[in-house]
Amino acid sequence: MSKLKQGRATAYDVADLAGVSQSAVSRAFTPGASVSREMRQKIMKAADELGYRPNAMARSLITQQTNIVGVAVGNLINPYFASALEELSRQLADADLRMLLFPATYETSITKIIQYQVEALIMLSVPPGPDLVEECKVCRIPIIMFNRSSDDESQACILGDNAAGGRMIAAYLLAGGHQRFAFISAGSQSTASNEREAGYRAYLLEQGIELHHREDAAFSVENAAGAIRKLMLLPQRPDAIFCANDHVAMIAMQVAQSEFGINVGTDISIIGFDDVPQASWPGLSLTTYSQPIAPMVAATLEVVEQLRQGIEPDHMNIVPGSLVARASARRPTQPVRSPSIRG
Amino acid sequence: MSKLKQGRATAYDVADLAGVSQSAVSRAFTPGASVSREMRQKIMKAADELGYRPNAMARSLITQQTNIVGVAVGNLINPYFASALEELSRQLADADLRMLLFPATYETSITKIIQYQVEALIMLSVPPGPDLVEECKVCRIPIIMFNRSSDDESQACILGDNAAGGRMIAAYLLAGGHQRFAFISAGSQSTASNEREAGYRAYLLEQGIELHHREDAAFSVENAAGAIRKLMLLPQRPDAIFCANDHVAMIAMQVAQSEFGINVGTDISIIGFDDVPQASWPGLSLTTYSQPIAPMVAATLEVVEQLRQGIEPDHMNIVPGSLVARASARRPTQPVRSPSIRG
DNA sequence: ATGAAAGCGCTAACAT
DNA sequence: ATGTTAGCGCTTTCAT
Repeated sequence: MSKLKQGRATAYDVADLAGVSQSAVSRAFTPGASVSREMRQKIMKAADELGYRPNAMARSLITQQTNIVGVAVGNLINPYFASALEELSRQLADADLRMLLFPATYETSITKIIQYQVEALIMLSVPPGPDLVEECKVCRIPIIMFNRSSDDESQACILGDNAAGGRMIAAYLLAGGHQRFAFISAGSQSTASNEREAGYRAYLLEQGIELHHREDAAFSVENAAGAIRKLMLLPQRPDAIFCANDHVAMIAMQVAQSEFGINVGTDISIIGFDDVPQASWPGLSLTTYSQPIAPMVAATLEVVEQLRQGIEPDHMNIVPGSLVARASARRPTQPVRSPSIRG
Repeated sequence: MSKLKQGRATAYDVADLAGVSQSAVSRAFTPGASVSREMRQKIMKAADELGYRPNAMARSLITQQTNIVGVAVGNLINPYFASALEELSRQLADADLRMLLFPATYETSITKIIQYQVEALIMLSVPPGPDLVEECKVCRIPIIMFNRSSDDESQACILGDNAAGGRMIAAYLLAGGHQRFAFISAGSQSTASNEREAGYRAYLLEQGIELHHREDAAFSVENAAGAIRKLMLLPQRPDAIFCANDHVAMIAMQVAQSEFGINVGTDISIIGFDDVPQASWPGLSLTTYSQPIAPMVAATLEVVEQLRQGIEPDHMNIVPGSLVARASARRPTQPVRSPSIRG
């Protein structure tokens, strides 16, 4: 029935060799199916001999589930996204799910990805284009936003606690006795950056303090370096700088130190957001607010599982973080007023 | 024939709606098939109405090609691997190939990945375990090694020019008037590190110079920091340090500067390998030998294409790099003797 | 517990 | 140029 020798061995080949029916082979490879021990052994022996491996495509066709989720990535130079991706690859594998990765900026890609019947789409901190959203709607593929908010109630968002983090950072810097507060944004299209900024400014304002200066570091290292340079050259140089994420903060530290001879942590304070692995490197020691990757990815997988079971997940899933005090910002001598209590 | 309304629309649904045969629908979605303009329009209209998208699983089953390649990743904290992955995602998409990503360290993963009939497996700088190799052999899935050598002639390797790079770095440091040459390895299981070290030592030896000291920075930031600390505390401190890759070199720079107050580039010279994006950051300015990502990924895709066409690719595919002189190593005043000419 | 048969959604001959 | 038919490799009733 099957040619063998050329293509891969099929369940029929195994069945023939073992002298059983093809459906018996299927059962032998299905956990919890009703097969006798001897039958299973006979089949496994034959399968082994032929190097048989079940064909997931054929199985998906009939079971109507592929166990594949699509993942859209953008800028992996930001170590937070790289770490998140790595953790995602592990937790998906743990959950017996496969990951189909594609570059978010390729509009055409999504069409191809959808054809593989992915069960969900995870946007790794990248915005979904309008065509992507439309495609997914038509094909009933749920979109999950990792580290990005969305107004669309149908999209589940997994977020760090941006507002609380922004407030906490303001409180920490204020308690550290700083005077002139600056903010470096990661771009107005970054919802995370915007939410962090809002929390930061809100807390300051509640204490009667206006933001001293604001810069934008969107899109490139050059822009980030330019932003910090502008701050350093201000007639009234800020003494406290909150950078929208660690990636920007690390660039800011480098530039401030190397180009302006500034001792970060004493001359000025720089705080980031994310707590990327590099933040704890010796010599960098970046004070930051954590977005713990393992829990955030775990929350993402929980949403995936809910979706697969037909359960409607929460629209907003906020994973708490905490301030990680290191050397890049002067440590307060007085206790920090908890910023979660407003006013 | 088809229920519709519940699952996704199939080619039959479209055919029914358009009043044509199902194979006509198939042709309408197959580039270069013989369909009249009016027929195609009619079909596309119906397809649009139903939100029909061809099922790649079903297609793969019959065409016997999935257009999927598996990619195994390990440590994405090293920005070289993260950048390579990002570029790979783009070039695969350009080649109309899908990427199934999985964590290399999960032995069980490979079994699952293979079931999706991947057409090749790319190991992104990670060693394939013996079971993985065996599995791939049984299933006739070709293994491609990115940034890693293999003795197995059946595995195509895409490599930077490690030997030439190691030699070039030695020559550059020597021309810079350095005296005591150290090397920090990325671990003995890293073939790239070993090859770079061999080239470095060989050139030095040819000039009658023994390696002053050698350390190992395998596996973790802590080990890398420990390695550079040992070097700094040596009674005879080295003045030239070649780190097996930029990731290690960046850690070394940080530690040397922050913990030992050393001015890298004047007090001592540190050179890395890879030319990761961060190497050119202001303030870091790491001298390094490039492993150009786009060409290396392009070479990888060429191998993939050859494999898909049944052509046996070269076992070794070495992509040339070049020394990128920046500020972390003292620049030679005399011309550098070309190290590619031995002796 | 096992086998026979139907069919998942598609492509690829083969007719016409 | 279009329709008919036969599978791709598997799971899943349904018999037995």
